[in-house]
Amino acid sequence: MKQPKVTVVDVARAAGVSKSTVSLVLQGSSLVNETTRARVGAVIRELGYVYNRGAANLRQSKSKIVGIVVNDLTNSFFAELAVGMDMVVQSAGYIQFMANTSENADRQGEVIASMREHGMAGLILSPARGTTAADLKPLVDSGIPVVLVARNVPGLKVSSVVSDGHAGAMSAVRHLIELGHRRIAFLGGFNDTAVFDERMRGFRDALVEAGLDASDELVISSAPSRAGGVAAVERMLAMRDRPTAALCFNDAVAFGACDGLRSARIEPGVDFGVIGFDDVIEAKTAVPALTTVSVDPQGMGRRAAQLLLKQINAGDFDAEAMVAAVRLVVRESCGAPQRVKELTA
Amino acid sequence: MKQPKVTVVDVARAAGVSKSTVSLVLQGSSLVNETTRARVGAVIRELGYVYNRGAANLRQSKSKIVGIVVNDLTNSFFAELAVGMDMVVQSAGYIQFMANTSENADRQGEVIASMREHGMAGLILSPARGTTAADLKPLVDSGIPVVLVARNVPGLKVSSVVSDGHAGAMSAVRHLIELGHRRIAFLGGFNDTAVFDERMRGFRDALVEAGLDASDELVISSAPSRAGGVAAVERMLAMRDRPTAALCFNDAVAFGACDGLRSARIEPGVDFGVIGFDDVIEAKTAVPALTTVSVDPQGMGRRAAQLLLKQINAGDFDAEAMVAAVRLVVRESCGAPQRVKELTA
DNA sequence: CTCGTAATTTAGATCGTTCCAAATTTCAAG
DNA sequence: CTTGAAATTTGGAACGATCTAAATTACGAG
Repeated sequence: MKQPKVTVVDVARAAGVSKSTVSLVLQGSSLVNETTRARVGAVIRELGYVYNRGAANLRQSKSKIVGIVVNDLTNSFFAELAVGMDMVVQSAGYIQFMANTSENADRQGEVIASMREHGMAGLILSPARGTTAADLKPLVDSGIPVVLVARNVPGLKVSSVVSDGHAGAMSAVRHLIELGHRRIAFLGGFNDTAVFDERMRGFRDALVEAGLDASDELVISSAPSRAGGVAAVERMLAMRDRPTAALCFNDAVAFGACDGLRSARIEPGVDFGVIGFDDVIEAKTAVPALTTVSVDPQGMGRRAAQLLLKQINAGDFDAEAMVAAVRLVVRESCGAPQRVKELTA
Repeated sequence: MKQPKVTVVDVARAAGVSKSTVSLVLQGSSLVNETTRARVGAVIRELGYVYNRGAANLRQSKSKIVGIVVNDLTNSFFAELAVGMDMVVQSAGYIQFMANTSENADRQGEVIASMREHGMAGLILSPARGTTAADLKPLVDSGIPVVLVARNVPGLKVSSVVSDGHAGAMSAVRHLIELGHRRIAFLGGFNDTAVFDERMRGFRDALVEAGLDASDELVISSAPSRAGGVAAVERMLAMRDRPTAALCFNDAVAFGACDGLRSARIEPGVDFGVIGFDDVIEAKTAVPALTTVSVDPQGMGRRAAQLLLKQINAGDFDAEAMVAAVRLVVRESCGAPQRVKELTA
């Protein structure tokens, strides 16, 4: 039941005007007479005309399409990020190519190439693990605005929106120290990523600041997932001098850590302090509710999208690095104040 | 640093051939001589030529773009669904417009219209609540393949991939009956949705089959969320003749139900049987681990995408309704077998 | 009426590709 | 050498919009 598609020419013929006039009506130009506009409008509706944006883009050589490439949509942090971008992109009248890379840099390269062929106006990328500056260089050099989000790629002159991992980690560790903890671990995350490095340095700096042990053995890296959290906690429990609390690389790791603690009959939030990072949706409703460093992923997504749109509209732009503020949200997983008293007593 | 873009004509000139030949090379035609192909290929790489798929689409009036519209990406069920679709769409060399509607039917209408203008070849839609057949009628009539996923829209002749809510609910209820429960409730979900209706009928049919009470008061609808679960369980506990177990509309409701039971000092999985629906990631690790009807969202997404691609490739197609099999995953929230003995003793 | 200016409308080129039909080259057989 | 079929290559017209510059129409003033 394929309808023969109707074009501006068909509309023009039916309305008794030229295609130029129809085009003018389409873009809401004030040059066209009110009665003509009405007539053309009526014909458009009657014929069920569908605007062919591709043809328009070809002529104008610009599009209202942005690319959004995310490394892991099943992780609710990145899903939230995507939703935030989606909001502002849609509201600005743009539409997005969105793709998930599953942390696969090759696949990432393919989808970015494809998006380029389709004429995207700009790209927001949460880079897959292992993305190099060289991977992105050609795209960036072509003059298409690119905004990196959540993760950075060292050695690339490009805009980015990331959270302040260092400050977040410091405030989390300071909180644990105030609660009386003296031996604190850092759990999870791949140690070859910039994000890991930043959070881990925040962790270290806070320990050093308080004159506490900050030796390497306290940093236990693993996959940044729930399973990785379980694994990391197991290794931690095997230590001679066991920590009494831990800062986790992200919330997923923190949940995994809680699972791991429970199966060792250690109750998180009571016998052991756990702090996460990201503040995903589930953090609030988990049991125990997770104390975590909130980075407002949706807000970051919005920020990134706004930055990208700004750069698209400004013909000319400079790379701009935004660091999103974070704040510690204290819930129950690191011990309530009254319990702390017992702990320190 | 905007590069002047190179086109087939530029490549042709540089390689000393005609643009037709370049085009042939681009589409890997066997008509072109091997040495010419190599020369053109070299020039393409050297000049950094980027294929303009928009122009090609215009000429051929077909595209390799599909639309994916999801009602709530922050819900991990739908995120998994999206990832499943993404996989097969990408592998087939297609690229996707993806948009989130946040259950807003108006926004959904806008993005679908926009995707249409951009010339998508087909659409996979997980419709927002309140989507009517009339909303989708024009699109479907235009001959563009549409596949509905996860939710159906009554009165629309269009393909769909949904889970077998009826069978899933029946098997869940049968399981509860085997465990010795004789009075079972159905909790949560909006009673004006097709999904609710289907699951609820499965619930009823299983009760009737066993000769048990299936009266209306046992069906307590509410928002399909954690909060809705709490509310529903409260209403249930106020009944004269209290049920001893419940099938919940989805896992979120089930988690809420557990919360509600606990605050009434009833331990889910011990004093009361709870079964969920969907098998979201958290179901496995919750305490108690949730017995639930697993629907493999990622698999459903893949299935839907395959169906869509099939319809795109077949010029002509019929609406096809797929029902994804489900299976009951028994964990701990409905009482382990040994506990059942005590219960029935 | 005629003119000039403002208000509308329009023809035709153009964007970067594909496709058709025709032109050109290649080459083995006669 | 021809010659004809096979192998390659190519010019020019699409595709459906926009844009420029020019044509046409409208209309109040002289």
